[in-house]
Amino acid sequence: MDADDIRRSLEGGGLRCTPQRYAVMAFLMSHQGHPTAAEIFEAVNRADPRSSRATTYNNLRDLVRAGLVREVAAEGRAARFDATGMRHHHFICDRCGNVEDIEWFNVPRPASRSLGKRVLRQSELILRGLCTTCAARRATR
Amino acid sequence: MDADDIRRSLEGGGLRCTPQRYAVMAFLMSHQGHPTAAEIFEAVNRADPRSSRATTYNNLRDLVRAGLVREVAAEGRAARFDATGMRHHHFICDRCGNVEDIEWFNVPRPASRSLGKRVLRQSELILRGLCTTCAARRATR
DNA sequence: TCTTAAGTTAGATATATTCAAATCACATGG
DNA sequence: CCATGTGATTTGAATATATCTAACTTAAGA
Repeated sequence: MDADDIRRSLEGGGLRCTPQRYAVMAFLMSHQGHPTAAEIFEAVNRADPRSSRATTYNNLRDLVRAGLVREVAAEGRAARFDATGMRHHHFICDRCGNVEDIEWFNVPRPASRSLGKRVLRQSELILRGLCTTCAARRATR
Repeated sequence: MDADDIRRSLEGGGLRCTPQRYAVMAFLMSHQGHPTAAEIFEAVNRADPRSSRATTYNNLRDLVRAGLVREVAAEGRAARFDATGMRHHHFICDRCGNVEDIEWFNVPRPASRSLGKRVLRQSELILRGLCTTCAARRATR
């Protein structure tokens, strides 16, 4: 994951390697977790070539379209992104909204009949319910 | 799904049966699809007892917390809700952002070790890739 | 009926995303 | 080499979405 790797991934995805786009990609490749667009914007702009909020959104959209970054599902309100290969599922608490990682296990593919001509790239399980804290609180009332 | 059913579900969830809350619940129980908060607000207010935007949001949050309604994952930007039992998975196109339903099939439960004391209520698979239209467009370029 | 915690409201504010116009990078022809 | 056309990229401003505040109202049990 050095500079040339990033440049090559971008070009492989049909995207120019601009300073703003490079910065977004570099940030995502070097961070665990699921930063929101706002967090990425802020982190990237702590470094030098200041980029606008809109550019950050545009670049995230382009990176997702190119398949270089994945948008992770439904973490509260704001979209969240991830470029590290680390797979996991997500547990979302109905009560407090917190999102927690659940260790990866394989999930079955849908029948190819229901998939049709769609191209499947990723799948992820969203589990919903009560987190440990909220489950405890509920039990004591 | 008559009036008393709705009243009873609300009370079962520890929620008062107010006209505004009843209207939200009734709307969700009688509609397929995944309306956004804004759509629910509008639909409910086409009928009589006009309810404010804030109330709609409050009620949706309370209904989700009570487990009577589920918030479905990552359908574009705005949060979307569903109270009909109809289960399905979701396919989200990385390119155009469209969300499509995939017919339901069972997914495995996570190991109870990784679930810990969390209470699991629902699970849903999020599939990502290219929809039929975008896959075709990509192939011809 | 009375009490009161739960619920509702308009408006203000915060947060998230998109748009139209300006700018820039690159290829091509002079 | 430089001018020019073209499409990609960036940007500030506008829009869309969500939440909060603080005053007010109401459902439901005693």
